[in-house]
Amino acid sequence: MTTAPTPDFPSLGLDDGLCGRLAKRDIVTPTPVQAAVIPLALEGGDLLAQARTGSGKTLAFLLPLAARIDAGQISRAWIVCPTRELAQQVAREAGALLGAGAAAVLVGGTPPGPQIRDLRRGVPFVVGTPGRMCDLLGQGHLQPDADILVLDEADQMLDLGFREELEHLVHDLGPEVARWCFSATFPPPVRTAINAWLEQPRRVHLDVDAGSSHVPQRYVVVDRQQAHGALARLLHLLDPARSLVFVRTREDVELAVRAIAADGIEAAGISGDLAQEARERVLARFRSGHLPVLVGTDVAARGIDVPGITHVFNLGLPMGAEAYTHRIGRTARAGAEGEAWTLISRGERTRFLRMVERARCRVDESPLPTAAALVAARRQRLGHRVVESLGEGLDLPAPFDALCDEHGAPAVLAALVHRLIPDAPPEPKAPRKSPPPPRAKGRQDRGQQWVRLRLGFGFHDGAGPGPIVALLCRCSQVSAQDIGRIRCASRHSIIEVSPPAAAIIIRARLSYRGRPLDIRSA
DNA sequence: AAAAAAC
Repeated sequence: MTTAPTPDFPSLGLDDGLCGRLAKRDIVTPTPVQAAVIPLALEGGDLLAQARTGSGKTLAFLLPLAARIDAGQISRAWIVCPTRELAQQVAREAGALLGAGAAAVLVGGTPPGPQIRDLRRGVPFVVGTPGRMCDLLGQGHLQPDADILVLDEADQMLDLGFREELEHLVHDLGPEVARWCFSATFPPPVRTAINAWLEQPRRVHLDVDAGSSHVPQRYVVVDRQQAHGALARLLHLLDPARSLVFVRTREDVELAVRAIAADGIEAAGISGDLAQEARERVLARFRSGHLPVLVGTDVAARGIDVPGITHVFNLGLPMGAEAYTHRIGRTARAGAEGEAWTLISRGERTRFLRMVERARCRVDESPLPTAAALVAARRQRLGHRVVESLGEGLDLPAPFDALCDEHGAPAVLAALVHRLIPDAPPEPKAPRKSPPPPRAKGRQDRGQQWVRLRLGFGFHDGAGPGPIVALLCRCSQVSAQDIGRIRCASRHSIIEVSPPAAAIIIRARLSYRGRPLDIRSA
């Protein structure tokens, strides 16, 4: 068996200028799909490429396009994507290769004026979603003059929901336009359509048999009513740096965000329900690392590249094997570490296992971690944090300094951590058969007497109640059940808590970063 | 049956 030498970009046929710009961004070694696609793409003709999620497909088509535009072989390429955010991401990448103004982004949800101006200026890359592209094409603002049409996530673009608009674009471009199809998945029915749609395409198939098995995958069988609680427990236990939670419907996004936030974890949602501006803001917050948990529909399932996602969760069964593959492919990208967890009910188990098999993946069943395991993990983490923040001096304030002299600092710290994170309540038995338990959404306010507390501080930027709940849970023996409605404002917030919790919170004299927090009854 | 995608 011979091993081919590891290629570099110049040896694939890319010009020096382009390779230099790549090297400046520390991109020097092509990924396997780039090494396979680039030489074929430089020759011309139709192209069909299938490779794993996170394996570098975007650059595999952008680089040869950029090279051929640089060389004057072609003047324009269109790239069509299934979501607006993906189109924007691809356009950013194109801009990084050919300069900031190289791409016009034609997507809905935003005024068309600037997009039309970009087109008048004349851009080598037109990146967009089908609706707005057809719109501008019909109005005469977009000229059907592309030499190459790229379908990113091609199996979805050629599926029912997009097919019609796509055919419209292709019709106007004419039969001579080259067609390039890229995706990690090509399910059999779509494959037939694509074979008919492409003319003697050059084909690249990589790692197809391995599916997305490079992502460690587990699933947990949990009662439907307890799914939100189970997810929150996993989030607390696994303590992900950044995680992406997938749900089926737009409505589920809101429910899951509220349930997670009520458990003291900051989370926000993204779905087609949001205004485009809000969608982009949430995604930007997630990208920048300011938002630890993003909950989304399948709008976030394909193509989105956010480095540093350590965990993907599926809350309930995904729509199909392709959805599963693309969702879990948001983690463990470009050689990074990451794992996927799927929470399903007992009745969904068989369908899930069939789906995973169709996706050519391997999953292991995992029991739901016990509350005791969760408490142990949190105590350990808090212990580390306390030791870290106190440093070598262990400069504890009174009365702990005296206690340390008497018992030793480690014992005092252990006792403190133990007090801050109380023992877990006993595990609830199997759910009652009748009457049916109330739906696990939000809190039950009925019959509960709340005390209103005025907090002399607030959280803005749409962060929601998560940080406040987290702060209270962390700093006192108050659980999420003790906390009712929370109204956040940038200057001060009002929270409702149970009477015993109110007493604890006021007595605790909480502080944040060394500054006492102003908390009084309202 | 859901989500995405144009006003």
